[in-house]
Amino acid sequence: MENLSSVTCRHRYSSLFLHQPQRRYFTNHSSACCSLDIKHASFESTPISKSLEPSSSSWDFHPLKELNGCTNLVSVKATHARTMKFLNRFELEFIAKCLITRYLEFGEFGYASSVFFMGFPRIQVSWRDLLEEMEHYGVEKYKVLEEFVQLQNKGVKFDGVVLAMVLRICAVLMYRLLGFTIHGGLIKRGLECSDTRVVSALMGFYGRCVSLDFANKVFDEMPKRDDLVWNEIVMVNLRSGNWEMAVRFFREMQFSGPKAYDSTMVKLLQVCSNKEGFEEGRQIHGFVLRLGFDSNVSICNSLIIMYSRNGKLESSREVFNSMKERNLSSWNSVVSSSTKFGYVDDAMGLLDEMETCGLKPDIVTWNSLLSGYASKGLSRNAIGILKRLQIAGLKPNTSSISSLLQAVAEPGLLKLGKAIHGYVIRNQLWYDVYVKTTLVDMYIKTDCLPYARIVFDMMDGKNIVGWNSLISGHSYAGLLKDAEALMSGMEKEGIKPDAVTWNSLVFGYATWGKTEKALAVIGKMKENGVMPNVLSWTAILSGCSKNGNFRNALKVFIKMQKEGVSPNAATISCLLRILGCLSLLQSGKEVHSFCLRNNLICDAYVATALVDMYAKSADLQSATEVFYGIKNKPLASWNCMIMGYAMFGRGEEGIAVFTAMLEAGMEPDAITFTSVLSVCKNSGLVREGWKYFDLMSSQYGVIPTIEHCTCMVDMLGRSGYLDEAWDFIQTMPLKPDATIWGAFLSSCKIHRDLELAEAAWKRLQVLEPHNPANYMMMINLYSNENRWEDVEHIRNSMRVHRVRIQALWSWIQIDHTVQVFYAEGKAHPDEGEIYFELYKLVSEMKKLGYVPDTSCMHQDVSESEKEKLLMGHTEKLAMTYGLIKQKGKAPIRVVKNTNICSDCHTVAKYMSVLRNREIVLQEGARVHHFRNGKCSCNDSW
DNA sequence: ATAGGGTTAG
Repeated sequence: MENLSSVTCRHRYSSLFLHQPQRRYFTNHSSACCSLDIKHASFESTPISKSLEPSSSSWDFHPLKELNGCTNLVSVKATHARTMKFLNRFELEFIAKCLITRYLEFGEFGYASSVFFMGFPRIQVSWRDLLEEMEHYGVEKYKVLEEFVQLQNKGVKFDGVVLAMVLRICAVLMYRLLGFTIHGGLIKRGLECSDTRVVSALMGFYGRCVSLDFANKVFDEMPKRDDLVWNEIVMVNLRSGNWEMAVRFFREMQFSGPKAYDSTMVKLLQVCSNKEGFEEGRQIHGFVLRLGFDSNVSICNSLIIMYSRNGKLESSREVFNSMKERNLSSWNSVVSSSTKFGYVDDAMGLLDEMETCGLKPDIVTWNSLLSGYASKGLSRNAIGILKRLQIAGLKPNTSSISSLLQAVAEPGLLKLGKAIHGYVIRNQLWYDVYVKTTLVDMYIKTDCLPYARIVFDMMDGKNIVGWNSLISGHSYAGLLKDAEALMSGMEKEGIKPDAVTWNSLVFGYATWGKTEKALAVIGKMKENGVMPNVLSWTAILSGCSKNGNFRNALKVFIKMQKEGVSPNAATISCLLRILGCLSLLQSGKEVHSFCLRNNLICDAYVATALVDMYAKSADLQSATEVFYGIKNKPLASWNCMIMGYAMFGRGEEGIAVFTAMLEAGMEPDAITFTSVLSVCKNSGLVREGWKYFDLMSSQYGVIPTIEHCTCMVDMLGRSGYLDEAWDFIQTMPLKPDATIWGAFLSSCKIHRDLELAEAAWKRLQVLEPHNPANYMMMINLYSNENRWEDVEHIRNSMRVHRVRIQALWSWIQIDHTVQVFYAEGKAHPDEGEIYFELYKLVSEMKKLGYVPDTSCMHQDVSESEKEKLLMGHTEKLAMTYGLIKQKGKAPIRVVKNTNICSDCHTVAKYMSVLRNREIVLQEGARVHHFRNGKCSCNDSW
């Protein structure tokens, strides 16, 4: 055995040197010998080349053909030997490549690497190609270096160009010591500046393994610089991430004359794709056009990607459209940029175009489309793409699976998610870290926390993304203690929480109403050197708004701005919701103008939130204007618009919007029907209400929710069909909850039906014993009948349940301040002035026939006392204040936190006549618009 | 050239 191996070993090298004058190649190294002039090196200096005179037999020999035909190692070796006799410099590169490939195929790394080292100095072969070839056969770069060292130890002397190549490998593998040794040898032999290939390799090595400054110094000291050296110094700077310096060298190069390589341009554009480099990138685009590089496909592809990464979809499309020649990469780039911007439909169009051009989409194309659908949550379309790629004979890879898992990550699709998990296992895709983390996240998002945990525990090398998925899942579910525990577990494993970890916690605390805790997490972030970003603040804003903590939310928003964090579309959407809930129209308008200035108006969420804000702030005109300005109206914007008409009780218009929406091809969802039924409810359109309630499930497949039922009960009850409402409650498919009975009770209150009211009250005492509104309605009902004992009984019951009387307030925004009028407690500083004006108004009103309506007063006091209390209603004060303070013609807008009484309604009508002013009075989800003594609700509410 | 975790309206 030993014998054999030693034979093989000897054989390995001897056969390679068989017909070659090895000494000449490797020892006798004058700089002339290793100069760039290959023709001389390979022909004149070798005796064999003398025999390369065309002979009849040599013309019949086709080394490449023969090599490719070899079926065993012996024949490869034989051909190798024959090849050396018939060296033809034009074919040498290919022969060398082919030889290496064939040797590698037979596992003969030694032969292959020797060809590799031997072939190079004399041919313009791309060393990178060959290294890739070797890598393809599993030969690692370090083995190439090992071979090199072995050859060197045997006394082989390499010329500068081979050494340059080895230096490049040293740079990639960070073999600093070997690199230094090689450099030392080069200096000793005076080869340091012998060849620009040596110089550029040195720059590359120093740039990567020592410092960029050192590489730049080598460049500065280099006496002669050709294209190669210039391109190299740009590349070295690019690789080190100093793109500014790279651009500077690139500019200098333009003035000095050398020509940029395509690859340099491509890399330069790639690096300039980052935000900071974008301006430079644009200028390089100018160079590209001037230098005629725009005919180069790869460069144009890089331009497409650069524009796409910087949010310039149109420019990227322009580059694409201007290309005369396109390859698969070009199409893939433009498809990916379309999907990235959310235009998956456009991308699908491109796919068709691509196929008509005769280009077959590859896995990358399909994956781009998959990810486009996945990020939009369009699981069906994503699965459609999966089918198409499979029909095309392709197999989904880890990237496809990641996107698919993202697409099915919603509670209803757990089965699909599990099926994909099965596919992962069957096809051994578990090794991929993206697959693992998206699996964890899929189980989190399908509310399958235990599964997520199991999958996560199975992961080896748990990464921060997996941890964060778990933490966010627990946070989201309100399991904040578990989330905190997971975070400390993660820290124990040596992984530092990042902004995402923290934001998940901020979001969890904020969503579950713990604003203080959420703010504390923000503080903790800062302590740990992680800066809270716009998402952290938006999370708190969203939490506050979900919990009705609107005024706190505004404080948070101001704090955020003080900390120098500027809002994005999501923040603004949240803020608009808050402003809408507070009916702060003035502030809402300011935010609207902010959106216009900052180009946020195109965002679908922002536009919808604006419609919603205007509707909630009772400015239907502005809501309509924004709504009709939206180009591709999302479903939610239609829903908001319909809801806006519902609030104003403008039934016909609301239904017209709904009809227009259907005509526009939109599919109504559950919320659409809540809005439509609200329209019917608030406009007394009982017949239409029934119609849409039936159509909802029969034609549109929307299953009625408790909200829809509440609308129906409210609609029937308010319109006086109390018995029908009662029957509806008895027969409805869902269990009636407190909102149902509350709506019913409120109808009983309007129609003074004590018997049915008591029936509702019986249930509400169980279902909702802490809601003061129910108690107030009962007090109202009993006091109307003068049943003061019962009133006292209810009041007692409130004490027992520790239910406080609802705080009542109204407010009005004048300029930038909000004036709040409370029913109890702090009096308004201008109270005297307000009452003076109010009584003046009342005396004028009385001349026109106004009689105070004290029916809403539930106190057992004298009539004159009742009237006095009546005049103190907060909405009256707020309206009067508006009439005094608000200049101009704009309507007076007052918001009240609870229902208004009939007397205030009447007073508002008189006010609108006497002061010739429109008044908009908002009570929760309903708006009264008073003009010339009439109200938009036609007195039915 | 494609893939993973945190925020947004009704």
